[in-house]
Amino acid sequence: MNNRGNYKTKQYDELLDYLSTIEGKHFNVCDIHDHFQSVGKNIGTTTIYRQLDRMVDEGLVSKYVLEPGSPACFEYMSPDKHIHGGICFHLRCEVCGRLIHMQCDELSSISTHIMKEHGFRVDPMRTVFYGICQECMEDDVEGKKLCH
Amino acid sequence: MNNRGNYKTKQYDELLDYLSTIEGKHFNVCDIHDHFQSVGKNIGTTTIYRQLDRMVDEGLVSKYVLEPGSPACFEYMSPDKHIHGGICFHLRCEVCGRLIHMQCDELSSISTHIMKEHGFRVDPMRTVFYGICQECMEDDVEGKKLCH
DNA sequence: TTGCGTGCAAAGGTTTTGCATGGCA
DNA sequence: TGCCATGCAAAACCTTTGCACGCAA
Repeated sequence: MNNRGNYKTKQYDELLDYLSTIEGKHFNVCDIHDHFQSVGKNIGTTTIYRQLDRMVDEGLVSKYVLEPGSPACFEYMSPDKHIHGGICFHLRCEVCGRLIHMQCDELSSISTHIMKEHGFRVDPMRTVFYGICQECMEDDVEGKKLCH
Repeated sequence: MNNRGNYKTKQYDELLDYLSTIEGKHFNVCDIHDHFQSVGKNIGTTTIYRQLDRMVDEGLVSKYVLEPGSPACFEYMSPDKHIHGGICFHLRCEVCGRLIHMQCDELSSISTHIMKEHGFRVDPMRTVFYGICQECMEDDVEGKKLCH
């Protein structure tokens, strides 16, 4: 890797500045574009796609593809938290569509188990558990979709 | 649910017949379409999309969205295995792109933990762990992408 | 006969690519 | 100056929708 020609452009700086203000929140390309429009700045969506891809490579940003046709979901995490923070997975509720953080030490044992027993190195930043959240389970009165 | 007007059509039967011959394997809509073309039968892709959606609802088929722009990945599992088989998650190698089965009793404790501690009911049929498989780790000599 | 399923064509939406221009080093 | 980044327009791609026709019940 080692900086294979990554210029430090105005757009990169402004994007990173903004992302640091919404750390841990979920967003898509359109959200970013709208934000800069609303403050009178324009950054082309192509550039946003390319810069986010670059940040995904650098490990600053996580990218989640939740369903076909809908835009990819991103999340920024600062380098500090990377080192000090514990493992964080995500939960995606298939009923209400929310993407939920799940930070839990016990879950690091999952990664360890899968590494030792299945020879696979899990990347928690990209992994999403699909299912149904508590509120949607409680809302559900007819039992539809919950037990198949 | 309960059969909300689901006719038993020729296309449905032929699709299910074929799926039972590739149980446990991964495929996309294009694969199915190509298969029927190659045996002289035509099933419109629209129909394949709709029938697969139906089977996902019925729990016969799992659907995985692996990355934006690329087609969704499906897998058929017969109803018998559903009942007797243990929990099966999937691993997706981000280097070689393979989708790997991971059947393991210990993993059911993951679901239990997330249910009890996080109030979230995980659906293993839709959940994919992203990471790097053993072969790709061994192939990797430069260390790129493996430790960020 | 009623109503759903089918399949073609077209639309919808996200993401990628081509290319001329502009900015960083 | 050289090379990469930018951003507009257009393409590429998967998936969904509209609609007339056909088939299952």
